[in-house]
Parts: sequence; C-alpha cells; structure tokens
Amino acid sequence: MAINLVWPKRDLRQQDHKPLLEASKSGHPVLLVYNFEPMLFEDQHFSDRHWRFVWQSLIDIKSKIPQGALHIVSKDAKQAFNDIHQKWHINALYSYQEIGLNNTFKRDIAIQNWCLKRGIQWTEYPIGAVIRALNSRQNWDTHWQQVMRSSQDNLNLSQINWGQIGTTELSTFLVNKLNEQYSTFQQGGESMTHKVLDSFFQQRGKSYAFSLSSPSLSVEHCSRLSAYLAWGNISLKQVYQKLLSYWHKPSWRRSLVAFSSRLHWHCHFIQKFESECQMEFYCINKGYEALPRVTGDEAFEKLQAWKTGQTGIPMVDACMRSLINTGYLNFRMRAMLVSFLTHHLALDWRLGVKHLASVFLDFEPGIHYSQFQMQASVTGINTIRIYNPIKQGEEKDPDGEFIKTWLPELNELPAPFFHTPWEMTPMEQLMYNVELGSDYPMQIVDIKQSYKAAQSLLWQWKSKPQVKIEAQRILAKHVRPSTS
DNA sequence: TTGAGTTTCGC
DNA sequence: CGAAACTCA
Repeated sequence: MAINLVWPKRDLRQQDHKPLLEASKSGHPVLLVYNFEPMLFEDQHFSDRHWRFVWQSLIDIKSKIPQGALHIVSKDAKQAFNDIHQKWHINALYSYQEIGLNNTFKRDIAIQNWCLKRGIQWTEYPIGAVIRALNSRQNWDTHWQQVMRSSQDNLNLSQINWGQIGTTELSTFLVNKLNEQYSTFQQGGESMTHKVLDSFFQQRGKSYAFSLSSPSLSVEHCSRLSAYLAWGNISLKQVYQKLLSYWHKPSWRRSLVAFSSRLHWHCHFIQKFESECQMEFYCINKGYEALPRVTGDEAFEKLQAWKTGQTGIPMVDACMRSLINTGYLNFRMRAMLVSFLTHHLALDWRLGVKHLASVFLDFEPGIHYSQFQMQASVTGINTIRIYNPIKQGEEKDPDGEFIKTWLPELNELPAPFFHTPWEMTPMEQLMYNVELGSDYPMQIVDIKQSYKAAQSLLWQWKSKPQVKIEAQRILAKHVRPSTS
C-alpha cells in the first residue's frame, strides 16, 4: 500500500499544518518523516542547542500519534526517501516551502529531481505570507492580512490514517543529558509553545513595549515565541490570531501595537531573503563589497574577542556571554552586537554571521541575514545606526545588574566603572581587586575613536554612485511602491 | 531600530 | 532651565 509522505522540514507543529492536512485527505496512510541534516551550515554541524529543541518537538509529536507514524532519519533526505520508497512506495510528498540557506535549497532541488524521475508529486505550501520568487512588493501588505486572517488548517491527529512503519529511536539517556547541559535554554515542543504563548498574552506582555529594549526585562516581558516560530512549533498565523483575540485588552494597547508591528516584520524580512537569497554570501548592495575592512591577524584576534565575550567593553561582553549561555538575547542588544562587530571593530559582517546563527536558539535564516546586513549598514537603503555600547549600558543597565550577572569578575565595581573599567587607575584596580588584562580584558577598541572612524567612512561610502544605484534597485524590489 | 548637536517648548 | 523635538551625519 502506497503511503503519503509528510516531510515538514522545520515545521514541527501539530495544528495549522497544511501539508499534514492535505496528505491526510487522499486516503493513503500518512507517514511523517523528519531528517536532521542539513539544518545549519554545510561547514557547521547541527548544533546541540538546536538539536535538543527539535528533539523535544519530536517527542511532543510522537506522544500524540501511533507508534511508527513518525520516521526519524539522520542521513540526508534523498537517501532516506530512497529507502522509504523501495520498502513502501511513496504515493506523494507534502512539505512547506522552506525559506532556508543555500544548502537546504540545493537539497530541495535534488529532492525535486528525485521526485520527477519517479513520478512522485511533491506539493510544497507557502509558509506564512511569504511568496516564492516575488519581484515586487505591490499589494504584499494586503496579501499578508489575507493570509494571517484566513482560517487555520485545523486537524485532528487522532483521525489521520497513519502508516505505522517508521522507526523512532528516542534515546532517553541522550535527551536527559541534553536537558542537563542546556537547562538555561528554552524548552521546545508544542505543549511548551502554548504555555509560553498564553502566559505572554495573559501576563508577561503587558509591559512589552516598555521592556523590549532592556536585556534583562526582555527575558520575561518579550514573547519568547521566536524559537517556536523558527522551528515551526507554531505558525505566525496562530500567533497573530491570538493577538487579535486579545486586541482590546484594557491598558495593553501600546504593547499589543508594538508586538503586532514586529509580527509584520517577521514575514517582511523572510520575504526579503526569499527574493534575494544571495544575501547569504554577498552584500545586498554590491557597492559595499569594496568597503575597507580590518583583515589578517588583527581581524582574527578581534573576532575571537567578540565571539567569546572578551572585548573589554562590559555591555558587549555581557550580551555575548548571556546569549551563549541562554540562546536568547533581545533584538536591540543583538543589533548592538552586530554594530560593534562591523562598525567599532570594522570587521566584515560575514566573519560574525554564522557565529550568531549558531548561538541563536531562534535562528531563522531570512530574518538573520536581512537584519545582519541592515545592522552592518551594507544595504545603502537604511539609515546608519552605530550603537554606543557604553551609552546603551548606561541606559539599559544603569545599576549594572545585567553586566554583573554575566561578568561576575566585575561584581565589586561601583558605577561608573562597571560600564567603563578601563577608566580605573592602577590604584583603583588594586582597591577593587580587578586587574585589567588579567581579571578582565583591557578594551580592544576606543569607542569614541571607532565611532568617529565608522561614522565618517560609512556616510562617505553611502554617497558613492554605485551604492546609490544599487539602493534604487533594492528599494524598487523590496519596499512597498506607495511609501518612501 | 543611532548619536550628537541645536532649537524649541513649557513651566 | 531642563526636557522634548528636530536635524544632520
């Protein structure tokens, strides 16, 4: 008996799932197949933190469907499909259109050819409001509203005619080990997703607008849905419709409006990447390929300091170390980390882009590359934003609570030294028992100088003819014709 | 979603 | 006179 294969890629939820719904309609038994590789980058293994999150999602699904309805493979999809096809014969394949990196794109082309040769129909459904091969944003907003307000693909997992032939070997030992090692990370899976979602709209989100730019407040008062969205534990439509159901909650107005605009951005940036996927490798504005950058040993050393949270600028280091330890950082501080890398350290954005991708638990290719390039100011269409990490620290962490949480070596320092330890005299270093260069690094750049240098270079570069011509092209393709 | 400098507002 | 708004890079 031929089976219908549902290959959800990164979309692991149990509701509002078009491929599952359609696959279950035709009468053939349905088999859910999940393969791990490739997920991140070709030169980087699927990281443990992401693996753990996905694993938890799979356990969640597994508990809701019959034994053998989920088939987990660790080798590449084509080989896995070959095996399945030989054993059970695949009637049709159902997926979402993944907006992913070049490696998953190449994988999908191989799968497409594989299907063609065997006469297997592969249907891929759009994710959210993202449109494949889109060249203009005319009417895109209307489309977004239509998609987000349309009814959800509700399905009842227990009513599906499941094929019961798959193999899932869930190693409890490994799961426990991973849980232990990453206890500070968010838990994956659909049950967790809905707990997090409900707590946001019932309580945590009330001060969203006020808290979102603070590295400490955001941990609780931001939605924390990004990882669940990235790994498909929930669809954007589900989140948006939940938001609408709370829309008139008294005294939540500001926060709900702010949250709503961020949900719009989500698809917008993924759409940008879909329409311009070379962004993974090149500046969207080619005029910036020749931008002078620090290279060689100096670049390597500065990059290492940035990656490990050892730059000697407390706010930068605290953000990086917090991110490495929890997989999460609020949007504003992420922007500051990128700004520091590309503006203050004057390093090529490509040197840091994979590092953040692999530590963000919520890594979403389209958002990541669009945001990284925008913050690196290599688009030519956005205003140049050079963050001052000292100022950000003074504003967002006036008491040094966040800094001291992640940089315990600065615990004894009073204001203003936990923001600017390099200003301590040798005597002060002695009295506070913090020796710069051994207990905590000396700052690797002078923020005032690097700010000035970046400022003059970037504004000058932005006015170059080649940058301007490219900017026109980008605006025409990615921005709504009616505005700007 | 920037920062620094300048101007205007409002008490 | 300080805070908010505005402007330019």
